[in-house]
Amino acid sequence: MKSELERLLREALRSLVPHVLAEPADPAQVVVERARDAQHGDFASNIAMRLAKAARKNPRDLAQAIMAGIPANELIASAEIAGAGFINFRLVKNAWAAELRKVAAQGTAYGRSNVGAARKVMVEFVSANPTGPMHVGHGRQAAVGATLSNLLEATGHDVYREYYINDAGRQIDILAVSVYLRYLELCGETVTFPSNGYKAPYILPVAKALHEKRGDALRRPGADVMRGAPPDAPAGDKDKHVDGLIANSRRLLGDAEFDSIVLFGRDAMLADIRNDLDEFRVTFDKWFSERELNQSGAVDRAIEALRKSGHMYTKDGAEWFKSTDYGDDEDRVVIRANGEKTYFASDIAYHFDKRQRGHDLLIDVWGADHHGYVTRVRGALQALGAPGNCFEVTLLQLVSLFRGGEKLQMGKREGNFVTLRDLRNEVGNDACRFFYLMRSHDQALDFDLELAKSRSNENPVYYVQYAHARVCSVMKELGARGFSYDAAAGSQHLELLDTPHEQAVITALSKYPETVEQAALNRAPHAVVHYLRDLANTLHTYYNAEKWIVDDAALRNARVTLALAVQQVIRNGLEILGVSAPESM
RNA sequence: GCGCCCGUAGCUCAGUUGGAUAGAGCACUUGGCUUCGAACCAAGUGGUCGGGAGUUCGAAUCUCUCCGGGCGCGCCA
Repeated sequence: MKSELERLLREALRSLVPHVLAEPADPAQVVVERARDAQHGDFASNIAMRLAKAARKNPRDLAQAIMAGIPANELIASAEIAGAGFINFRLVKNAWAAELRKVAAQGTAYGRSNVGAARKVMVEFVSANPTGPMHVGHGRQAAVGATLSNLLEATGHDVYREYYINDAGRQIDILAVSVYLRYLELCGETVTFPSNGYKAPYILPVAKALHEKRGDALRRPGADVMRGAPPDAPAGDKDKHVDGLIANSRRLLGDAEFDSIVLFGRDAMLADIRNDLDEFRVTFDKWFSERELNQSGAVDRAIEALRKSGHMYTKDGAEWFKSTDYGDDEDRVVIRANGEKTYFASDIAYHFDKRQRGHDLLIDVWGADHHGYVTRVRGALQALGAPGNCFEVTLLQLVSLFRGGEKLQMGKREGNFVTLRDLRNEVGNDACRFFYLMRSHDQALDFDLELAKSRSNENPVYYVQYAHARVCSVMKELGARGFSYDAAAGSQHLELLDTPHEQAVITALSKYPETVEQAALNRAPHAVVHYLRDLANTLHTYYNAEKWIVDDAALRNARVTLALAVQQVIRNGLEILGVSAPESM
């Protein structure tokens, strides 16, 4: 409806241009917005004020002229000039009845659109290192990434969800060493655990499984090299200590056997992560392995392509990408002086690979602590010939956990952090996803466990679900009283829905499609949460103000049609959020 | 020091591609269940939109500056 009005205004303007404007007006100047309240009609436009200067007329006169130029239209009941020069439109009642029928007719498809024009979008999110369970920060990335994907899908994008597995590099070796040390302990060896190894309890069952699978086969003569810090590691140099242990392990076992432990550990961690995400209703089209990317030669090919682009140079024995050509603060190392490729090298290849797989738009969901990497990744893509705007990152600010007003402190390597699984078990998946999505992505999130857990009016997730359950309950009551709902009759008598409460509900309902569209466009899942809360509010208000089950059949059916439409929209909205819509609570 | 994010009611936050009287939840006060679920509703109290300057017919929104808080700034991943 909004776009229809904008088209009408644009037409009126076009016919007026020769008379009132010195130069053609920019169509973007035509803005139609929801009226702020019922007194201002249904929609308002500020077009006259925007163009007043160019037209050299005062806004109200210009508005008058524009209004006169609007062709007759069955949508508009009235238009009037108000305030400094707003044009306020009131729609015919019929316009809203049509919207209501649309909800009934389209069902789960209501609110979906095609504005994405089937553009191929890859959303990469979570991508938590497979070195341990996911924590509450990953939970936010999971909830936001999943909902963002749903929103893009609902607006007609061709969405591909991917999880990037960081299973190459040092950290995964540290995981393997950690598992191996625990394994050796099970074999009866005495070992020394490096301070930056993974000491948390979740390593133990993995080591145990390895021991069950392989017996003592990985216990090699000379295992005492896993005891004590290597001689070249000064006290306190934990990096050298753990690197020494990795080297010792490789020497003891051979590369192939060590790598088998790497994969064993990785797969165990990944199984846990995957199960966690499944339970959280977060799924992916692909789990993409960095290790496989390396082995395929894609990283070397990407680096070679970068060299050819002329944006690489050698300095201090290392090879650098000239990311300053693309707005970065400094250039970045791609190949270290010791010949090893950096993590950034994999990232370049990975994002290049995404493009080569045919994805036009790459959206990454990252923790805000990675914000410094955006520019260099985009720069590399540009150097490889991609447009800069094909890559965007939704940065999520920190999540802090509170319990009863007290902030919980967490550290990862020690394993005393609250896992996503703990959080879900404590507050439930619905409340969990809802809370994660309530805030704008650039707002730090204070997650209050007590509030999320509380089954009281303080908890906003139940407020929305309750509205849905309430309609279900009324439908049951309808049957209990011997009535049956006649959809056709309801649809025919929608003009009976003329109380202010009913008008408010219908108006709220009709905002759903534009809410979804804007939320997708702005990458703002939280907008859907706020919308649903408002919609639920109008329904609760209506429920308390009027009886729905009345003797008059026409009115009864019309009211139930309205209630069912709200129920449908709540269900559609909650589906996007990944929150259930219970029939009773 | 540099970069990014934030600062709006007592608390937690919407609103930020410039628009009319800045909104909601919680908390607090008062009222509403013999009739479809009170996990609900209604009414009320509560604001120098961090401070200042600028641009504009119009600024919470844009620009500059200052103050306060968070996160980054490795040939780690």
